[in-house]
Amino acid sequence: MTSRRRVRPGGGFTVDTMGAERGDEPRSRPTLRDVGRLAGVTGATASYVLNGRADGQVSAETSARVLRAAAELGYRPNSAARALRTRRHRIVGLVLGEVHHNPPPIWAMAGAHDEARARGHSLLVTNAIGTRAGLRRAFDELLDRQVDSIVVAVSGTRAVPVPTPIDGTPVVLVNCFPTPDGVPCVLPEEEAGGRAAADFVLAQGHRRVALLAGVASLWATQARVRGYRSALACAGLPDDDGLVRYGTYRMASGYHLAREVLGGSPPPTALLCGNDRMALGAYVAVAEAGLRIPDDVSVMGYDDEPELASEAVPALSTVRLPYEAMGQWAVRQLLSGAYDTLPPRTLIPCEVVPRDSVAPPTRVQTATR
Amino acid sequence: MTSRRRVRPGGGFTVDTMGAERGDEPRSRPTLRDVGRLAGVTGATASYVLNGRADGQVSAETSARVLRAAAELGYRPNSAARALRTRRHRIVGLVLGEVHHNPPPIWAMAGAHDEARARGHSLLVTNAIGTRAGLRRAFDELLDRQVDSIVVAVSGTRAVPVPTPIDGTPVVLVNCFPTPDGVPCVLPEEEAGGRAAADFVLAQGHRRVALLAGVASLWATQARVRGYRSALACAGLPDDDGLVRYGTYRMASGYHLAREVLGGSPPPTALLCGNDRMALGAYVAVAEAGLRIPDDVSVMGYDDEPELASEAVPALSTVRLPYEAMGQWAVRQLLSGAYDTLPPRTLIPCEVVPRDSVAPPTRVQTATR
DNA sequence: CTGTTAGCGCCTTCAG
DNA sequence: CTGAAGGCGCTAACAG
Repeated sequence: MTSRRRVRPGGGFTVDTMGAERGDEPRSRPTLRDVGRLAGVTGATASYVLNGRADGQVSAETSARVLRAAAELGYRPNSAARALRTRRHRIVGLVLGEVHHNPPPIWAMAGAHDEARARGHSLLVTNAIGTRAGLRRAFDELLDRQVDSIVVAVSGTRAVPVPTPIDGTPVVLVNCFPTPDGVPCVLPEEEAGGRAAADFVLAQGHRRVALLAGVASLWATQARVRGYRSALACAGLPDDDGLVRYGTYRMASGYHLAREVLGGSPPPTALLCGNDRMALGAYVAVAEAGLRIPDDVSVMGYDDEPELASEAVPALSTVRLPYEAMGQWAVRQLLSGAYDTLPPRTLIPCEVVPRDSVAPPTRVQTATR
Repeated sequence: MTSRRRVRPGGGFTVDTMGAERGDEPRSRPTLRDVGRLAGVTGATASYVLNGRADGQVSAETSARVLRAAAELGYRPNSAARALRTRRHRIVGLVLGEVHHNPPPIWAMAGAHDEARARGHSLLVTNAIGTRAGLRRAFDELLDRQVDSIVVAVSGTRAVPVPTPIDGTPVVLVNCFPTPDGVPCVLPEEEAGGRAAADFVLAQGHRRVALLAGVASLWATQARVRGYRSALACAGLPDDDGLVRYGTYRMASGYHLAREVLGGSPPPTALLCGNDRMALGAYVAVAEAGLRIPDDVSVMGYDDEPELASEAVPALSTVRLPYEAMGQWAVRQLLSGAYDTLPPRTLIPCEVVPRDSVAPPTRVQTATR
């Protein structure tokens, strides 16, 4: 076996068949070489054809033969070999915040998935517990797999400590921003969203509208509250602090806050909730108070959770958080080569989704407890 | 080395450039050879050490040097090269039912992810629209990537047409069963679950318990109803058809069914709902009827949706569907080598999660509408 | 227009 | 105990 001195100068031509022939393995997948053999050409030629790089290189009938052979054999390119050779794995890595509890990142995943697939990439998903170490682990897993790019999606808009180093792998953050700065992110235009919610209700004629906000310390919460206040101000309404309450973004919180606020006098005629779940809590409180939605009180949600807002009774008017769009956007930037020119922050608008829970105030409404 | 055309004969070391360089490649990753070089050994030796196969093969200090070198360089094995060589990609593919609308598969994903990671595998996720062609596409994507195994998770327990061929890749179905038979699946023990829910309420002393079931045609629905009926029968209660209603598994359905049933006379003292969302709908109907939970009516959910059941007001007693456990189980079977001996169907129990929405009936309850 | 060849980075006998 | 060598399946440069 001395032959394998690569090429002996002077050229002996010892095809070193061995490898391929001694096969007898159960039945390994057909390789490019197998396709070529069946079509009477080399593996290389088969590669050209199968990769569409055959224009004017390979004759039409040869191409056809190759294609037929590939189909017959059920040929599937070996992704590892291809990745090894091209240095592109065609995989985008997705880091999710705690999956079990938070639906939002899932919608971002849906968007990211569709965009990735459309561009011939696959999605490698990993779950990260909210700690810095958890994130590091998630990134390491992805980096070990040599994903070409990384998307991070969490639910509550917040600062995320992006691990370094990341081996030059491009990263985009969805619904969160990096600390320290350095990687681009997409965020919902929360302030405009809060403002849109308030405007929507104001436009129906409401004048006493309460804001049952979420967790006070969060960036998103504050932005929405700013939007709300600016809408009130523009409408020439007083800034009544009694009408703004902070909660936890959970159903129970919506329930309790709604009770409180409905007990005031005069009670508000519209409730703007921090998210859809709080709105659902408010639904129960309103019903318990003997009031009807939207006849006696209008209720507005936030998020537009699929299968939740649209199916409440009455269907919940809300503001759609563009998670899916953000996920899609992130992957598109990553794969389109636009990455290097991305601004530090990109804002995506939130649209009001009008449904049945908001209507004009009918008369002077009184809370009959 | 005279061969390589691009290498100038006699020449020193003109790295081949083109392919690699044109990528402007700033700094390619360190390879096993680099690690070896830095440690003063060959790549092969470094491989031994780094893969723990160095026992008695490589001296302790050599090992230490290698380890140090690897750390210093931030060495990460190239997964493609490894996969190519070992023919194991260490990836499990996950096919999800429509992600946007259905939370359940997500919990299965969480379980699958954790188990996979614990075994050094990664999760490649793909979304499949519910059609046969959609499934085929999803499988093809996974097969193209040469995942080592596949898990399919959908939300409504139903028959799934598993695409063939699958190149010998092992497949496990979560929360659904295959048509035609042939691949193993895991299902929740729905009948026992339905029975447990009824028993739980019966044990509190309820005698008129209504079942607000989901979609009548579904396997899971029917199994749960069977469980319910058997519980009633065992308790010596009549099988009153007026107390079983079918709906859609949506909130609105729970709301309307609850209204109907609450208007009957005498009204039931307990409501068993097809899922948590229907229970939430029932919450509103109950409140509107001027009744309180659990004082006047007990309500029981099904699923134990994270962040939903536990946060309702009052917290919803329910039956936990073991999605996460099923996802985990599936991956474990796939990766533990037990696959070949799996029975066609495996059932995982559903546990009652007692919370605050169920209590003993207090007195003769009257529905005051 | 088609075939040959040399690796991508890794693992694994096989020699020394 | 260590090093050399070959090849996994594919692509890209080149030769005929």
